Amino acid sequence: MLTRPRQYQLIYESLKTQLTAGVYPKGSLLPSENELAVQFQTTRTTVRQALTELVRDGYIERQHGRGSIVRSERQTLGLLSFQGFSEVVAGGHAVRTTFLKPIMLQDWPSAFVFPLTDAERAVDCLALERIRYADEHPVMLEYTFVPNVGLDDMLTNDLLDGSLFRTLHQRYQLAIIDMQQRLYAVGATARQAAVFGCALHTPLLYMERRYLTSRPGLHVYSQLYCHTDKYAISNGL
Amino acid sequence: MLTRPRQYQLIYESLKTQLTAGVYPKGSLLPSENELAVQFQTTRTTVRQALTELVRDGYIERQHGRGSIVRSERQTLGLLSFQGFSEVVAGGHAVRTTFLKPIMLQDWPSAFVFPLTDAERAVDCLALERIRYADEHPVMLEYTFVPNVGLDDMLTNDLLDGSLFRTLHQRYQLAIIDMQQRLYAVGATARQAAVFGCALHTPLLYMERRYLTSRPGLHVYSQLYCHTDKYAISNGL
DNA sequence: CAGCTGTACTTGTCTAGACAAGTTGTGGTG
DNA sequence: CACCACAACTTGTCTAGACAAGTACAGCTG
Repeated sequence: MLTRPRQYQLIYESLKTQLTAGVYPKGSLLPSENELAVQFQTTRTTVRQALTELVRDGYIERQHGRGSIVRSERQTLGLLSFQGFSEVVAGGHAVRTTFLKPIMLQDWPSAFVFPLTDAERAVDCLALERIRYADEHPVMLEYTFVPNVGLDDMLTNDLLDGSLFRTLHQRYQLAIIDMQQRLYAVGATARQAAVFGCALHTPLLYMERRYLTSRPGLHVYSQLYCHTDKYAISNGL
Repeated sequence: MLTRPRQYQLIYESLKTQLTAGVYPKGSLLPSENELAVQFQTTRTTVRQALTELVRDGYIERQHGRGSIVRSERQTLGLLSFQGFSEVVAGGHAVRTTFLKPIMLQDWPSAFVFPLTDAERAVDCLALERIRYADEHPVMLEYTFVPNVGLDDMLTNDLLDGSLFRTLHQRYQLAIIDMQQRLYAVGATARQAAVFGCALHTPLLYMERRYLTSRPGLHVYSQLYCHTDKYAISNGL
């Protein structure tokens, strides 16, 4: 199953590493395709294949006649770019998370907003209630549910770097591979108004999310409320 | 400005036409790359470039050692999948769009919410104000701004299938390749309340979007308000 | 100085091959 | 019949070039 990495993948990884390390400043030009071909001892075609993937993943843009332009120095693109809290809040803010309650083992909520698979219904679930802060302002109230497939020791161990996804990936080999969501605008309830320190009925962004994991039929579920008065929810803007 | 279509684009269009016309049943195999190369009097490399675009746009899948598999007969896959109104509203609803005003040529709004590139500031813009309906309920109010790079005849011609993106792509070779957005929850103004037939201050989802096009430095901009009481905004859920 | 022109760069498109690696069916072997 | 090996396909990766087309800049021209 282990295939040896292709040449264009090596070039892709090499450039990606340099890009995420900030070797090339945002807006600057990468070495030209011919230079890269010499540098990696290959042909322009192969270099172009690597560059095309970097474009697809949002690391660079290309401009005919000019060169390949570095799009951003962001550290954590890729898989988590569709979620990671620190990514979602427009960049450069001090980010913090607190737990409203400790992680708990419980039954799935009755009338859960998502349909569960048989494998999920068969086990109980871990419930997380977290508040996310940006620059010490509460901006997100998040309820997360994870099917308890041998995750009992998450009750006692802290999350790796405070990140649920990183913990699931590194300690339990459960990678998040895709996300689906529904978006709504709702008015703040008394509880949410208290959390965010805003008036009752203040418009909030409400999201229902289902994360697909590397284990088929296994999902992570989230319901989140966002107070967007000070901070927008953005992707790459 | 009109560039003659490239060979791989001709192949792409030819195959796409056949695919949307249902020449190849869903799940069947396309002719092999070698066969297509002979058929189009070109090399495998060029055929592969066309096929790669068809994969990107969701028309086909490829399987190593087997062939190129037809994914579906649907008319509007791919490019529009990250936005296309009919895609965004959870499936199976009758969708309709009306114009609040005819398409107009105007100056960019002063204090535009997006920073413009020099190329964009140099031209005026096409402004669209549209209401989107699902099952005859108004669910979206959309303001769209397109830099007028030789698009004057859009003022007199109708949109292809009512789709702005398809029109830009097919008539002006301006493909949408990526989208960035900011999300907010806001309270309805009097105007929005009138459009949606809801109470003042009803929570609405507000999005600011920038679409990257195949022409560098050229974007399409949208501001949209969504009434989410009856219909959520979703992706693949 | 403003504007144009040519040149040296860049990426985009394309040719004509080669070999690697995955899939499928045929035919032989136990 | 079940199983395996092999041949004939497929797509994936890669080489080594060519020319087209867009960009940037130096230097000339009015």
